[in-house]
Amino acid sequence: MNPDAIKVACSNCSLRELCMPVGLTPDEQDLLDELVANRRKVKRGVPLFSNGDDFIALYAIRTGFFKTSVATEDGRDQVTGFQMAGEIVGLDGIVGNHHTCDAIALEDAEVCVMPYNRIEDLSREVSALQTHVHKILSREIVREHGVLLLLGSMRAEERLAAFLLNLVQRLHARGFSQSELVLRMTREEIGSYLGLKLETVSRTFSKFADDGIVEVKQRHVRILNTQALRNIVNTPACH
Amino acid sequence: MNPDAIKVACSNCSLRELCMPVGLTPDEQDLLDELVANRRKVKRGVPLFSNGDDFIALYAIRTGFFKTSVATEDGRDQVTGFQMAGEIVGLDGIVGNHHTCDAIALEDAEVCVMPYNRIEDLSREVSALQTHVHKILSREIVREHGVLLLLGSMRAEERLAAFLLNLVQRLHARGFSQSELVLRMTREEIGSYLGLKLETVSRTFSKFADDGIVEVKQRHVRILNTQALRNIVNTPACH
DNA sequence: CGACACCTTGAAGAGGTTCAAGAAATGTGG
DNA sequence: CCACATTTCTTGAACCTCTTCAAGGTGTCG
Repeated sequence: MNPDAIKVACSNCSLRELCMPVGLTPDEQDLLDELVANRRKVKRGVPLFSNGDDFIALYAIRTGFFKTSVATEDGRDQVTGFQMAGEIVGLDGIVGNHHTCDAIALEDAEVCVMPYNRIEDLSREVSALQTHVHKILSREIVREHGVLLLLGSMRAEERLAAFLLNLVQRLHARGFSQSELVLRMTREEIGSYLGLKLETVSRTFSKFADDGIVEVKQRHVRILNTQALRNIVNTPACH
Repeated sequence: MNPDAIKVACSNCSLRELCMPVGLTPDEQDLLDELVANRRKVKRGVPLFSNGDDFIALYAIRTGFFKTSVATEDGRDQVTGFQMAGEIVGLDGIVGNHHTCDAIALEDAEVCVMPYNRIEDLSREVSALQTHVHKILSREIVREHGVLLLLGSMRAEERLAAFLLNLVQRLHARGFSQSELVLRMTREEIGSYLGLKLETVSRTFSKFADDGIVEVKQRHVRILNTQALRNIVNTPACH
């Protein structure tokens, strides 16, 4: 028996409140339990989808950790985000019916496959889902605004501080520590996301460690002084 | 008689194909003619909406030119985009029911006000509108991916070249010249958008002019060699 | 016509990159 | 389970791009 064929129902899922609208009637809940077609496992390093792939579904991350990235013709690429449990990927595919970025698992992962035509059909019946889909799309736009601000106006230390605060805040919302985290991505991937070279990321980590703000041991990071990180983000320049 | 009260109908609007779904039945077209509540004029320098404003509508630009920008607590701000006729602004407001950026007219402008609750209601009836709204949101996400790539991995000359090519391409799609344009924004606003200082923008314009790629006279720009601009964008570094 | 905003250009300086080497962790195959 | 190859990370030193500071020029609007 294929484990992917096991009936999946959002109503029983612990991540429901991250992925799905809340306050549904039982009837609506039954309808939405038809939304997820199946689950799909993605091994570390493997793309969930790639630039150019046909767009057929959005994916809700159940477990694991992804990065999304876009590329130029001449081979440079830019990490556009890191996604964790409860977050939705694939939104880039709606406009042109094919994906325009890569989504790659940074650790073994499992996603819920939500075929886009089901989303459209159910959205017309369940207005809470319609609103929810709009909000997910809008949230991604607002998130990217934040990244633009980071890339356009912050210096290296501010970028890394903002990155750490954002990660730990999202992890905390999922029940993890407020002060300790394990990075699932390399220095190079962090650098790509933050518009820095990997050496700069490494140096900035070392500086934070020297200043007693964090403890860094490879990918294990412990935040010793959250307020100091916040101050770094809110301080335009040193002089 | 208040000119704002004149009945507006998308079916007669020359920008219809930029704002609205195509291939509607006459019945659907009639329904969608109820979408725009009214039009609103916005004087140069005046915000269409501001960070913190209640979100009530999306706006389709009829005439004029806007910038959108986000701000940090400590007063820095970042231009997130420039919008022209046929483009939709206000998408940032959906997720939290209030706007998180400013949209400011860079020249006297007029917009069509599309109350969000009407959009939701009509989207459930007219599936072409539903798809269209999703595509508009997704398009904005993909657009921002491009800006992330620009900010994260390009040098000053590449950024400005990409900016000019993008602007002229969008203007051309609206019937303007492929090679000539009038910038509606200051060097500082361009710089904010591109993650550069205004002096760098000015110097880079001068360099392009020296190289015979463009003619620049204040805000009037004539592109003399489009291919050279394309080559600049696709050349990672000089060595 | 005068005040103000905007743009250009120069020179010095800083932040981040590049290049390079070595150390630490991770994975692989015997 | 260990030896070895590979990837990842750290650190130093020189360099370069962009910024900062400054001054003067140009255009625009009341």
